[in-house]
Parts: sequence; structure tokens; C-alpha cells
Amino acid sequence: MAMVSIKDVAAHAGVSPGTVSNVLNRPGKVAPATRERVEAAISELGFVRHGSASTLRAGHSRTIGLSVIDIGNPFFTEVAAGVEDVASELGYAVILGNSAGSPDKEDRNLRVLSEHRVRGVLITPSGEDPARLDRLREHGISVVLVDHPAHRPDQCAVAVDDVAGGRAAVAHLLAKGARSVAYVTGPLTIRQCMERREGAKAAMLAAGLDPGELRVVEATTMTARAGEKAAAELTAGPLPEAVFCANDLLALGVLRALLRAGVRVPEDVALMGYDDIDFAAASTVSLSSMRQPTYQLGRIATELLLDECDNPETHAHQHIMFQPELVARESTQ
Amino acid sequence: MAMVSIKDVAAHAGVSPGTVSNVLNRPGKVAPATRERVEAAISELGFVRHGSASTLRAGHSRTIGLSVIDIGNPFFTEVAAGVEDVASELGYAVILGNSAGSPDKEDRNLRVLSEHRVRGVLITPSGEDPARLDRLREHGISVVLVDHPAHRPDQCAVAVDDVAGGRAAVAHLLAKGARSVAYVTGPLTIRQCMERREGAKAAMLAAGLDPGELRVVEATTMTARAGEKAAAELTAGPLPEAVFCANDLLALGVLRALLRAGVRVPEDVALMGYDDIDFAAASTVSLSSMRQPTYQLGRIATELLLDECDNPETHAHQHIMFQPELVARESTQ
DNA sequence: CGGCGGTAGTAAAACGTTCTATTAGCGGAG
DNA sequence: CTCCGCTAATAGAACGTTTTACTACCGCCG
Repeated sequence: MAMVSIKDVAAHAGVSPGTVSNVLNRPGKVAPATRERVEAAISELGFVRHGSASTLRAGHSRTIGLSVIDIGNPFFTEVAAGVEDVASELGYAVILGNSAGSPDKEDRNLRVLSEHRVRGVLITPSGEDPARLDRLREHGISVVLVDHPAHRPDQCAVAVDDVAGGRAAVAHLLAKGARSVAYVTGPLTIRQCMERREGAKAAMLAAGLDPGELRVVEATTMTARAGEKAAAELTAGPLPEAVFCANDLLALGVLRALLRAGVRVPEDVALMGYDDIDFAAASTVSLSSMRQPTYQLGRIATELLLDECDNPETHAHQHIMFQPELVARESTQ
Repeated sequence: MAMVSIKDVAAHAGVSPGTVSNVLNRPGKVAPATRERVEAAISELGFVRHGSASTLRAGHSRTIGLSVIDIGNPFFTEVAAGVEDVASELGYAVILGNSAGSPDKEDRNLRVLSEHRVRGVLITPSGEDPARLDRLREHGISVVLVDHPAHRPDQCAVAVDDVAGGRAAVAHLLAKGARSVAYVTGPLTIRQCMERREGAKAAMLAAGLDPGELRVVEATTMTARAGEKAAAELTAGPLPEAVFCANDLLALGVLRALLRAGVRVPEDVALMGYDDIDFAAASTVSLSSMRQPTYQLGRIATELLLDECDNPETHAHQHIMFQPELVARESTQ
């Protein structure tokens, strides 16, 4: 347990601790000869800077927090990959928090992030309570919303138009001839689920149908397992001609259950997912879906956050809204 | 940017900073009346403890590092979910590092983790260089290997028997009547890929075949896209009767490419994956695979790590080796 | 009534950095 | 030869906690 400090390095190189600090942080400020001496001492002693001490004194860390709703969902995994890539390029560490849809857990995670004095937080909020995020801001922690429109003007946000997505999805189903549509969704407290439903209704209205006819099946989570359960509910009554699912995991579950029940897709029921995760194209019946620029979402959000942190005076807050893209496959032929 | 410190709380509650610290860390040591007063002050001022200061003084943090090879792979995502669950239950934060198979990136990540003075590190090493991990240990950072056997006795490790897995997979293919087998793998520098190949050869030997006949196609990454490319190489020559893939992502890619090339699975070629990710069961032709206790891998590794950190004197190092389980589906009917 | 043991709380020193003055050294302009 | 300006390096305070040693107080026993 050899804890080598900056002092040891200084002694070994015959300089003062301040000089070592300068070598570490502003190498330009120190004469080449001494710099080399210090660098030699550093590698010789195996010194590694104590991040906490540095954070304490400097007042800020090189760490950001990422809070997502479900790390098991490939959508968020891909977002996380984008975040991690940018962060790592710029020398930031990422602390991962998985809220699993529970606001309590999200709160706990945000508390941990506050204690770590992260530079900023990327979050896909699971509820609609901006107060907690405002509290972070009051503590000087920048917040960028991911896959969620901004709560307020002086804040960055990167989102995808979910109303448009829901509308395009259901419009596509209706164009294929379906007259009755079911919407299999996660908890309607989740904004994405709610807005995709609004879009779905708008599409029905535009097609001259009664939006009230949209049959909504609400699952408690957005997983394949939950999709299977939801499908059971569908097959219990008269089958709709089309099913729109709030994400691909639900859709894959619904697909599996329908096929097992002897329902043909798309002949008996047309099926649409959302997110266009990699596996949508590879499933039993390849799945039509709404593609979102997932990896880009993570990258851009992180770039905005780090710009806000590193250049607070020149930073301009941005609200970015992507448009989702329809990908038609077998499940809606 | 109201930075409330323990001193402010102390002043507000009319006590000394030391007492506030006691309320935070050993509430039993302080009289109920004062404790309440302090707690009131804490919530009134919105105080949140400065983790770095605490880490600096106490000498250790409540943070662990997790370094995986590919966060985009559902296998690792599920491991991460297990890790996150246990860590969060015990009040630890998790710093995520994605090595993307590059030892350089892994090194960078480990350096970041060292700087953060994490309590311990969970790692699926991408190479076979134990030296870097030993360096961590010298700095007092515990290391637990995940999905990898132990490098040394005084270390915990949680692994799955990859040789046995490879053997079982290929034995299954041979039992279904295949005589020629191809192995589509990621880089053979990855231990898992190598050992599964050894298992595959052992199975051929046991069946009276020449292990040298195993046709090995080495992809540069272990993704579906890489699988598609590898399949192109397969379809170029005479088709093998069976293909064993080092993981399910490769297998899904191979499957997609084979079907597109008009090759029937399993009639023309039997196909096996590895990991049994959720999507294996849902794919076009449902995929036979080797199931591993993935979530448990993450959970148990984290429990071992935190036990090692929190009870260093009573902790007994463990090498846990799980056995994978064959799951037969359509692709090997 | 003096001393003893226990509890509740305090003061002050650490932890390893960064940062702000400050000094030392030196070349060149006046 | 003095003074200015500049670079290179230093000393020492500060960041917000935790911890150790200490004091103050109270009740109780002898």
C-alpha cells in the first residue's frame, strides 16, 4: 500500500510540491529540464494523483453522472456508449446510475452524484418533477436532459419528437389497412409513453377514426417479459388488426406471445415497435420500428454538457429535437 | 451556487463541526436533542456532504469501478445490472469503464479509477497482462475478476467454465449429425474465445474427429456486424454442416447473413451461439446457445468485492467457477 | 467534599492537492 | 550600476471533512 504523494515526488526530484502540481496541470509553465526531472520521479515512484484532494481544492471534478431509466434496454446502452466515448475522449469519468423506473432510486442516485460533486449530470428523468433537478443546478451542477425536452430555457436538452413518432407509427399501420389499433405501453407516467400515445391518437383522428377507440394496454415495465404479459391481455379479447408498442422490447415480447398463441404476424396482426434496436431487424418476424439517433443522443448531450462546464461564459443553451424515422419491415408488410 | 459546508450547519445548529460529523457518521454518539437540532439544520440549509473531502480525510471512498469489454453487449449489460443493484443497495457508486477491447482504453480507464481512489475494481480483463492489475493492488485497491479465472490465489474471481461450454456446444452440434464444424470467434487474444475453441476441439476429438479440421474464422470484434462479415467468408467456400459462434451477437449476424444468402438454418447449417442473451430466443430462427448466470456473475462479484473491502480481516478469497448450460432451440433442431 | 467514571461536546490537526503571493535570479535599458 | 521586467520556482494558506485528544459537566461513592 505505497501511497505516493506529490510531496514524495517533489522530494525525489528536488523541487517543491507546487512545481510538481504545475508539471501536472500547466506543463508549459515549467522549465523543460525540471519538467523532465519531475516526470522521471513521477514514473519512478508510480505516483498517481489523488483525485479527491484535487477536487476538494480545485472545487470541481472531472466526473459526470449519467442517470438512465433502464440500463438493460439497448436503447439506453447505446446512449451510454455515446456518452462514454465523448467523456473518455475528454478525460472525464462517468458515474452510472440506473433508476429502474423508480423515482426513489433516481433520488438516491442523484444524491450520490451530488456528494461526488460531479461536474454535471446527464439524465433521462423517469418522472416529471423538475424540482430535484433544479436543486442540482443550485449546487452548481449542470444538467442536460437526454431523450427529454427541456424543463426550462436556461438548460440544454436533447430529445426526439415522440408525438411525431407515435403519429408516424400508427399512420403507417393505418396505411397498411388496419382499422383497429392497440397501444401496448409502459407506465403512462413516463413521458415518452404518454407522448407516443398522443401521436397515435392524432394519427387516428387524421385518418377519420375515433381516437377513443385506441385500445391502451399499460404494462408496468418496458421489457420483453412485460410485453408477453400484455399480449395475453390482447389475445383474451377480440384481436386488434394492429399493435403499436412503446418500445421494441415490449414488441418483441408481444411478438413472441402472439406467435405462440398461433396468431400470424403480420397477416392477422400488424406489429410496430419503437427505438429500432439492433435486434429488431433480427427477430423471428423482423420488426418495423421507429429509428432514433440513439448513439448521437448520448454523444451530443455529453458534448453540450462538457461545453457548458468548460466554457460557461460562451456556452449557449440548446434545445435539440430530432425527428424519428420509420423503418418498415416484415411485421407490417 | 450555495455551497453549504459542515461549518455552516454547525453554526446554524449552534454546535461544533465535529458534532455535525458525528451526527452524519455515528448518530448514536450524540444526544437525541442535539441530533435533532443538527438534522433540522441540515435539511433546512440543504447541506450535502462533500464526498471528496470525506474521501481525502478518511482515506477511502464509497465508489467501485467496473471495467467491461463491450457495454453494447447484452451479456455485459446484464452483468452491469447485477453490479449496480448490489452496489446501490450498499450505498456504493459505480464508475463505468468501457474498454471496447482496446488495452489502451482499458489502461486509461484503470488510471481514472486509481485517481478516484475507488475502493475496488471489478474487471473483465481484455488481455492477459496481470501486471497492471497487480499495480492496482499495490495501491490498496481490491480487484475482483469477472468472467475470468483468478490470476493469483490471493484474489477473488467469478468465472464460467468456457472450455466445458465450448465442448458442450460442439458436442451438441455433432450429436445432431454434423461432421464438419466452423468456429466463428472474436479475437483469439480474448481468453473466452480461445477457451471455447479448445472446448470445441476437445468435443471433436471425443467424437473421433480430427480437431485440426475445425475451421476457425476470426472476426475483429464480437458484434452482429462482424458476424455478418464472417458469414460471407463461410459462404465463399464449401459450407460446413454446423457453425459454432463465440457469442450470440456473432451468431445473430451469421444467421442474418446465411438466411440472406439463401442458406437454410438448421436444415443446411446448424447454428449455435453463446451467452443466451434475451434476444437469442426471439430471433428469426430461435438460437441455440450456452446460458451463463450473467446477472449472478455481476451480483456475486460485487458482493465478494465489497466483503473484501469492508471486512478485510475475515474475508476469504474465493474462486468461483460456474458451469454453463445448453439451451437447444430451432437453430439446432 | 474530593475524586472517579462516564457522557456530550469541542478544538485543532491532519488528509493531498491547488493557488496566490512572494522571492530569487538574470538580462537589458537607462 | 541601478532599476525594471520577466521567468522559474517556492512557501504557505486553503478546500471540507474526519479524527484524536481534550475539557466540561454531572452523578455517585467513599
